[in-house]
Amino acid sequence: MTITTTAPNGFSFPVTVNSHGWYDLPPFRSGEPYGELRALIPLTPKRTADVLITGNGERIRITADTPFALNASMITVIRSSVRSMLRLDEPMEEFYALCRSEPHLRWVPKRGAGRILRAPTVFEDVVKMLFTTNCSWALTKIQTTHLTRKLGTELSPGVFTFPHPSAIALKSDAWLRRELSCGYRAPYLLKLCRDIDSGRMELESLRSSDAPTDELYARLRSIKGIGHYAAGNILKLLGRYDHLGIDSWVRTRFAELHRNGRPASDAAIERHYDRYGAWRGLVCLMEVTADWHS
DNA sequence: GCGTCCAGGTCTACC
DNA sequence: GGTAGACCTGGACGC
Repeated sequence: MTITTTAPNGFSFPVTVNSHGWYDLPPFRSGEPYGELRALIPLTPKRTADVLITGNGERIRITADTPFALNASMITVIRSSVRSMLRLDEPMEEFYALCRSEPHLRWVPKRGAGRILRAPTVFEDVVKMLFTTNCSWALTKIQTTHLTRKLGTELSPGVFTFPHPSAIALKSDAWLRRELSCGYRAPYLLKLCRDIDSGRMELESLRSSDAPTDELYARLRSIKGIGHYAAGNILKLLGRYDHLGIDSWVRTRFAELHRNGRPASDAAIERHYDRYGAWRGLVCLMEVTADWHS
């Protein structure tokens, strides 16, 4: 079945897919030139849609491949999930106006950048962000791949769903450590999943929360294993851009772009972006990833 | 092939 | 409040 939806004026599908590394982590599947994105969208606790998303200007096409008939509510879920993942309903005009006032950021609205790909659920985003901490991208991919292959459901050969927290909560610390290669992150993942499974923790409402960013930041920091970097970047996936989420990549690129290669302290990096106010995290991300889209 | 070193964030204990 | 050290893995490097 094919479902269509419209994107805002100037939207770029490839730039959004390549906004950061998420497209490269399962269940997402994509790659250069980022003209299509495959994703799995949970419809009900037992049913998932495998979708192929393509974008041509302001027209987004979703081809759903399911062994069951899609009813109207499932189609609504698929459409709204794709809109959420591609950030199609986020107001960008204020940010684009800021970019137009800065010569080095004028490329952002011209290329339709600034929308950051996110997973269908906050839980998936948080777990993946935990898997990016203190390790190489190769290890992030290994951990995510093992998690989906060993605890997800196989929809078709080689295509596994992202597991539900309850499936992870049943496992032991030692099992996760051994089978996922996630090392000391295992107890953090286990606690998160058990807290969600028992109802002590709830993440999905964060995307629609009206709470101040500092409150959301504090909630994210209360999750063991989610520190300053991870919380700052999860906030970006929630549509809040006033934290930078500084990591080694940002430090390296900032030094190259603004210090002629000399390292700068995190405090100096923070001060540099202060003038961009609530958009500082997105400005920082645009600067350090600009060459991905050139 | 094996051993060693290093990079990558977060937590905790300690000052 | 700031800091040192531990945590764990994959990859690079030297032998």
